[in-house]
Amino acid sequence: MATKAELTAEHIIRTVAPIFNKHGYSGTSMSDLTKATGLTKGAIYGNFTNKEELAFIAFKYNVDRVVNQISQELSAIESPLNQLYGLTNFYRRYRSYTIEVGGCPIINIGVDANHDSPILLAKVQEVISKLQYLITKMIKKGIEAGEIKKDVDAEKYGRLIYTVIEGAVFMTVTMNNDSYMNEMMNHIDGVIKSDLVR
Amino acid sequence: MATKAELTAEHIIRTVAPIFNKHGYSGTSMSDLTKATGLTKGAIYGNFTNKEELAFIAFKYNVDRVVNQISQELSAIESPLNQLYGLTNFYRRYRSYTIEVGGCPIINIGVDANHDSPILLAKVQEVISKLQYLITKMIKKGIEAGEIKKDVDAEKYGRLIYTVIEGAVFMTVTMNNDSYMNEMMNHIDGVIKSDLVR
DNA sequence: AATAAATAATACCGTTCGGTATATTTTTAG
DNA sequence: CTAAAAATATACCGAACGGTATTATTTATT
Repeated sequence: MATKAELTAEHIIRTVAPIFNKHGYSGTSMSDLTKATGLTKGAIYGNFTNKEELAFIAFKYNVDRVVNQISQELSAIESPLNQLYGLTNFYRRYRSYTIEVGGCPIINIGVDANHDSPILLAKVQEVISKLQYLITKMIKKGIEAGEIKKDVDAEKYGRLIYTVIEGAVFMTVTMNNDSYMNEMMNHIDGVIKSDLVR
Repeated sequence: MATKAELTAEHIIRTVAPIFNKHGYSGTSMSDLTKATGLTKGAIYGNFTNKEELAFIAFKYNVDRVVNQISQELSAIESPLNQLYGLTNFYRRYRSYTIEVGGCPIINIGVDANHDSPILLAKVQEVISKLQYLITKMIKKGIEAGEIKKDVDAEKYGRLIYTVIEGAVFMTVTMNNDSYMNEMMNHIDGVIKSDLVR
C-alpha cells in the first residue's frame, strides 16, 4: 500500500508540474507551490530536498505523461508505416492535450534551462534523443517489413520528422493557431509518402 | 549630437539585451544588470521606467539586429528565388551569429513570455508574422518573375518554410548540434525545388 | 493504549527582489 | 566662470525569496 508520504509527494508533483512548465524555474517561487498544493514549506521540503530537485522531477513527470500517451496510442498499431501516420495524428491533437499542463515540456524546459541549468538541459536532450529514436526505429521496422524503401536513411528522417514536429509545436503554441500544426503534419505525411514509401 | 543620457541608454540596452535573452524576464535581476553595465540602479531607472520596459526594448533590439542582417543580406540578391536560397543560407549561419547574444530571441522570448507577459508575447507574434510575410512576399515576387509556379499557395509555403526554420533553430540550439540546421535547410531547399520551382 | 517513527506546520534565518527618494556629480547654457 | 539643469550614485524601503531548525501532529508498531 501507498504510504502517506508517497501520496503527498505525488500530490505535490502533480500540482507543481504544470506550474514549472508554464513559468519556468526562476518564474516559479516556493510560495507559488505552497499556495497551489495547499501545503506548507515544511511538507514540501520534507518530501524533496530543494527547489531544483522538484523542478527536475516535475519535468520528468510532464514528459512521461506525453511519452506514455504516445507509446500507448502507437502500441495499438501494428504496421510501422501506420505508426508513423499515427504519430502525426497524435501531434495534431497535441496542443489540446498539453494545454492543461502549460504546453510542451520539451520546448518550455529546453529553452528555460538552456543558459541556466546544465543538468536539466541534459535531461531534455536525453528525452529528445529518445523520441527521435522512436521515429528512427519505426522507419527501420518499416524497411524490414517492406513498407519503406530499403535505401532510406532512417536516422536522417528521424531527425527531420522530429525537427518539423518541434517547429510545428512552437509555432502553433506561440501563434495560438492550430492550423500550423495541421499543415505541418500534412507536410510530414507528404514527405513519408514521397520519400519513404516504396 | 547625442546627449549623454542617450549614450547611456544605448549602452544599457546593448549590455542588457543578451542577458534578458539568455535568462528570461524573471531569470534576470536588476542587480544582474547593474553588475553587467557597471552602472547603478539610479542610472538605469533614470533612463527606463521599469524592468518590464527594459525587457521589451531589449527584445526589440535583439530582433532588429537579426531582421536587419537578413534584410541587408537579401537586398544584395535580385532574383526572388535566389533570395529564398539566400534565406536558408543565412540560417545556416544563424547559430554562430546569435550565439553571442544568447540564441534566437524569437524562440527564447516566445517561450518565456507565453504564460507570463501578454504584451511581450504579442510583440513576438508580430515579429513572427513579419518574417513569415517576408517569405510569402518572396514567393509572390517569384511567381510574378516567372521563377515560381503560378498556382503555388504563397501564404501556405511562407508558413511552412518559417515553421521548419523555427524547428531547426530550436533543435540545433537545444541539442548543441549544427547538423540539424544544415539538414533542415537542405530540406527546405529541396521543397523549394520540388514544389515551388516551375 | 502506549510508544516510536514518520510527516507536516510554524516561525524564522539571511539574502535578494524591484523600486524610490535624496544627495552628489557631471553636463549644458548663459 | 557660474548657475541651472540633467544625469548618476547612494542609501534605503517593504516585500518576497529559498531554505532550515524546531515544534506539533499524525500514523504505524507493539
